[in-house]
Amino acid sequence: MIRKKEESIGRMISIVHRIGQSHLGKKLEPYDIGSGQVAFLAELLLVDGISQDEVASDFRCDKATATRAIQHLERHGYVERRQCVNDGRVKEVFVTDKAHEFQPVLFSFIEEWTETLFQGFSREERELVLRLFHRIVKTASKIRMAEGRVS
Amino acid sequence: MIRKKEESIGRMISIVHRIGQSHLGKKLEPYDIGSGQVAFLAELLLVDGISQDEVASDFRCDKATATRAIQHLERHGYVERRQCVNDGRVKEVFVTDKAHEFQPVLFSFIEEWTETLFQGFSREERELVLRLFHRIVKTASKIRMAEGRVS
DNA sequence: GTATACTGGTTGTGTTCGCAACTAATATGA
DNA sequence: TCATATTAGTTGCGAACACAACCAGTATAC
Repeated sequence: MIRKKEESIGRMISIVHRIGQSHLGKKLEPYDIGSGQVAFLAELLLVDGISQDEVASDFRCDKATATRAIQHLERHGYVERRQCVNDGRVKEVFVTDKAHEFQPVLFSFIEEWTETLFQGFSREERELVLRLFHRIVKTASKIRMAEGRVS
Repeated sequence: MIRKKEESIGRMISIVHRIGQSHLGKKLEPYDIGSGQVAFLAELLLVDGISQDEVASDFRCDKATATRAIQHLERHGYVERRQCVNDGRVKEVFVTDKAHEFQPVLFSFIEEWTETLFQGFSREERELVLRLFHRIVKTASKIRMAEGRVS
């Protein structure tokens, strides 16, 4: 039975998510990158040349969201899209030189935020949280697959 | 240095947040409650009669967000607002009978989602995550206070 | 007491996001 | 082979959210 609001993990996740979005959004505003595009650019810098659908499924978001985030990144010169030669439906997304130059800055912001959140954590606590949270992500992803019309 | 995307706690938080919002949103649709109002109604059921500003600061959201969420809940008969007699600026929010009747349903959905996320966790792991995450929430809240124009 | 600052709440605006409906391309299967 | 299903991507739409500007009360400071 719920008695105190702090007991709800979902509530805490919401709070940290919103604060993080706002924080990163402000940091990245000068670079024409909104909070909604951070994860996409970070992903693409790590795995270059994948399709939009792969991006969407990696980030567990709607393909429409992926389309728009990548369009935004393209408009601002961080990525370019090329039609896949083997499959006319697929667009492969490649990062540009501008994105590569920006990579250290982007990742430093992400890491700085990570460090902030883990402030006061021991190595073990930190790794434990990451490991346990990874399991939560996997479970949530399964639910998403089960109830959404997801490829 | 970031090498694998799973290393970012922020990314995982985003994913679980979005999946949870979508899941709860679907569950609560028949009751005229959107994913954006769940946390507010749950809060108000636990602490009745507080001001909107207190709600916003408890949930670490913008007061505009609180205003609109509570307006929605009022329009659908879950809460009512009364002018505070001691302070003409303040509106105190009270839950209605309809909300009280709905409470078991709402909390069962929240608990069911919590159980899902903690699927396969031992008691200790579960409590550890909650405790550690509570610290993360506190740290994030401090950042929010520091960089936002927050009361 | 009156001007000024602060506080609680509302509204306008822009961004992020999911869902649904659509198009075009490819896969399947009779 | 040709109709049907599936898949990748786009667009329309509405909900959730933060920020800023604003208004009306309340404190404060002189």
